[in-house]
Amino acid sequence: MSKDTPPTVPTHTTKQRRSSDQVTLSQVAKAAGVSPITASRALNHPDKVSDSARDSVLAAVEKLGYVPNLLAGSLASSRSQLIAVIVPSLINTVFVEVIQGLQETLEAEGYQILLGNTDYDLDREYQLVRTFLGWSCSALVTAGLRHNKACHTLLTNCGHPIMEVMELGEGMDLNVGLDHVAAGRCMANHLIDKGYRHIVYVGARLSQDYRASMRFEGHEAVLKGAGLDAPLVELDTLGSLQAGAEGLAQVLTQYPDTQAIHFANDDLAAGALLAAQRQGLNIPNDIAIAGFNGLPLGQHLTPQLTTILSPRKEMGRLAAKELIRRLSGKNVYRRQHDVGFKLQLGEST
Amino acid sequence: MSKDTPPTVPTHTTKQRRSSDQVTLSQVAKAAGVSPITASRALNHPDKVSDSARDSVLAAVEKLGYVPNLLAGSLASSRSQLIAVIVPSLINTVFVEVIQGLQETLEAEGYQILLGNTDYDLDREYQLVRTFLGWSCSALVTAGLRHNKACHTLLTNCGHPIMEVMELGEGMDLNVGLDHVAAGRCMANHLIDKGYRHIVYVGARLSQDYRASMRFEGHEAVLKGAGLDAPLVELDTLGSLQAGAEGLAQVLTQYPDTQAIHFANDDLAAGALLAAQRQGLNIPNDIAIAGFNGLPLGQHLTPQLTTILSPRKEMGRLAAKELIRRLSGKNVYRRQHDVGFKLQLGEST
DNA sequence: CGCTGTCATGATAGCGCTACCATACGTTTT
DNA sequence: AAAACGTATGGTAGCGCTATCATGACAGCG
Repeated sequence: MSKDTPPTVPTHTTKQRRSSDQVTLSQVAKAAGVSPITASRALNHPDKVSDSARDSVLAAVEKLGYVPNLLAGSLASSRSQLIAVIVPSLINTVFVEVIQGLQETLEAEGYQILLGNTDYDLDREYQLVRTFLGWSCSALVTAGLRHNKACHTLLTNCGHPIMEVMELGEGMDLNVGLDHVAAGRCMANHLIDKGYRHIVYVGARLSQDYRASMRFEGHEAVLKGAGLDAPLVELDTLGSLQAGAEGLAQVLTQYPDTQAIHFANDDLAAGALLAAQRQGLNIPNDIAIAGFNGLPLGQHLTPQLTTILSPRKEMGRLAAKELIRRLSGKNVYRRQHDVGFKLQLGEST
Repeated sequence: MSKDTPPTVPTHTTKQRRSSDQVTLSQVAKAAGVSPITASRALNHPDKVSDSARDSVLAAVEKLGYVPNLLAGSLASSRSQLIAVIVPSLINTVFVEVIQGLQETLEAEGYQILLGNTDYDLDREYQLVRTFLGWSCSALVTAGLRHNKACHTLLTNCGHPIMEVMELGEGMDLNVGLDHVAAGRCMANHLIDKGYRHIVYVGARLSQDYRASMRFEGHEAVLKGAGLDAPLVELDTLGSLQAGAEGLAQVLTQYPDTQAIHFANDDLAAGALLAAQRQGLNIPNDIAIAGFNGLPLGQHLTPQLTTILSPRKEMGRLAAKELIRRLSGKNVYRRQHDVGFKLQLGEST
């Protein structure tokens, strides 16, 4: 069926489309008496147009209340000012603080954060990554070094900078974090130094919070090295004050001669500390308690909580800076950044 | 300058553009043996194509590893699956919990959250709104009913659903929140019922956290109504445990005969409670302490903190549901939703 | 058997912006 | 003086997708 007769009238009644009343750059350009492309340059590369052109464009923008369509701009230039941030949870303050650090630094550079929450589900992470790549994010930040196969492939091939935060290690691209195994060792050493011999590690959902289990690895290695047992109590509820109280109860039942408990984080530790006090136990004489993270709460308890301070906000800031550096084309010498940690001695051990 | 000579050779060497190796829908369509538009329909309106077409498109998507370009799709359809969420702070857990509620509901419906943080700066809010509108967000969620003039104008005219959360009142469009004045009254009544007569309200940065000052209004009205003074202590640091401790100290100095302190939130209250205990004060006998929010921490302290429980996550969920309902074209009967609050009696009053 | 009404599919024309080239003009170099 | 360069500006053609309209096929109806 060869069509030899062209459509008599090409329907050139301008196939009208939804007329999104939005003010466009062309309208601004017309009002300013320049071409659209000059208007575009006046806004995005101000140094590439004459002062007079720039001024009249800016005046027109103001007058018409022009709001740039970022969608169109990003599509045309195939780069967006979006940066995806994927975290496993928002309940855990730790991630929120990292996000804060990222946000304050990125927003100052004109980037927007696209936030995703995996709920500790790696398949969900993969889905989020797909979606975010669909938004042509300039970069992706994700918590942790563990991903599922598909996600890993997608990320390594997407061509955008990838920043893996929280834990130190060989990542796909950029990495900012701390050594959790070392942190576990550090606290275990401290407890042994203090003379404790019966030490239990308490964590919650370690398969999900695998960084906590890395800390346990370090802890275990030190204890074993000192010829001690390294019992582990794993709770099924997520880290919280409540879970900490339960952890304490479980330890007291299962290991009655425990002298010290090394909790996977400060929430658990604080919950246990408060519960212990409610029960009339003396800390650290009856039982010593240690945490991880260095949340402010620990410093306001009596006794103050012994913990390990992790520079969370700083981690976010540093990650953001490194990303910005990479995105602005500069070479990034160090792909891996150790933000370190610090033993914070309290009275609870 | 009439151009009568067309460009000799129209440079039709296909003005090649950056060839973003990305797999496009056209490629998928070709692989599936259908037209691009059918491929588009197969993905976005699966019920509008035949089963066979749909299957071959999906197979091609899988085979080529196609990731839809959401930018292009949104531009073409002038609607995005983005929803902007603007909060004044992430340090305050309260907002994070609202975000959680929003996120779990919105993500389930395929929406993405674009997060903005104003740092309690209304001009910053305006900037964020501008940016977000540039992304063609389908809707905007913002914390609070107070905005600056420009922001208000922009929001009311943007044509997208606006959801104002946290506080109840006459908003621009949709509203989910609670009555903070009533909450302040509620706690004040409780304290009076308990027999306290010298009651101080302690808040932090009330000009920023104006919801706390609304609670003070309610508090003050009740106290004045009972013929009592309603002194206010305002701290300059943001709400935190540390600030709470300082608030306590300030109250003890300025109003030595204070019997009860009504704190603007649980962080302050908990900080004060812990500090008081450290100083050997008995709560509530020496001094009673009340908070607001119903954070878990309060329930784990001894004595348990008397507070007002605000349904934060629920607020986020409800806001999300209402938005989705509106976005799916359904009529929204109630533009205003009161999520209420609940006096949570502890042992601290 | 024509008429109308679905249904599946496709051709076309944008969405609003910017990359890419081309042009015009003034300034410097040889 | 001619050539080479730099700067400000504009025309054109897309970025990848979808709204709109048009088409052809087939069913139901009098």
